[in-house]
Amino acid sequence: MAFADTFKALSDPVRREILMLLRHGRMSAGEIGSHFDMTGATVSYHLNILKKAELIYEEKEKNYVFYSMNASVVEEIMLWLSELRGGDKHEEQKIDQ
Amino acid sequence: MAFADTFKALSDPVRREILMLLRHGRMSAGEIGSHFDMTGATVSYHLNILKKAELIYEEKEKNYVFYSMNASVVEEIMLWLSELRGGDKHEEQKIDQ
DNA sequence: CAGGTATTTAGATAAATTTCTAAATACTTG
DNA sequence: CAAGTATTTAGAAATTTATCTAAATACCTG
Repeated sequence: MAFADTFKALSDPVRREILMLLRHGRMSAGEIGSHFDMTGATVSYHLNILKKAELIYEEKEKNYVFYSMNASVVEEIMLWLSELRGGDKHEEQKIDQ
Repeated sequence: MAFADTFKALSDPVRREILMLLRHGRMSAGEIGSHFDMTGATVSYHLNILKKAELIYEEKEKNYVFYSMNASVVEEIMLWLSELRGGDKHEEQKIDQ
């Protein structure tokens, strides 16, 4: 999916919290949901947005779906922000003063 | 304004493009608007969102309003993304393999 | 296969977002 | 001060987003 979808996906606090939950490893849809005060259907909706943005991926096992973070897309966003902040990403370290 | 507003502000393509325009220096509201196919009122709406997110600031001069980027808030977002990607921001450089 | 658990899909609704037009501000300059 | 230029504000409309309930899938296990 497109770059723009990644930003859109990151714009919601629930989705950012989901990513934070996945920081240290995969988690089933149900376990992710148990961290929020909303229905499983709504959590599934958010997971789908993160998945389409390729910020997470899923692995089906038994009757569970496990989700994991995809760090490489996070890198892309950081790259865009680097460009914004300082111009070229290969720029020399900027010395203050 | 809050951190969450920054992500929200970055989620719109028009606003990201405005930031890119401001990368190399300030620009008046009118000049920013001339880069888009939308009314000045709509551009003003987007500028306001960026301003509330503290991604830009304004300087009024004569009957112009000049906008500039605020790089420090971009840094904050990058920090959040670093945490997401790798855990602690002071983590050692990760060696592949 | 029947019943149970986990998750997603569909459809509806409320709220938020983006955009426009028209009007209002604000400042400048003759 | 009057007229002009630049920008913002207000109000309305269209679209998108986030959420719920209910139903559908999917898979597992006795």
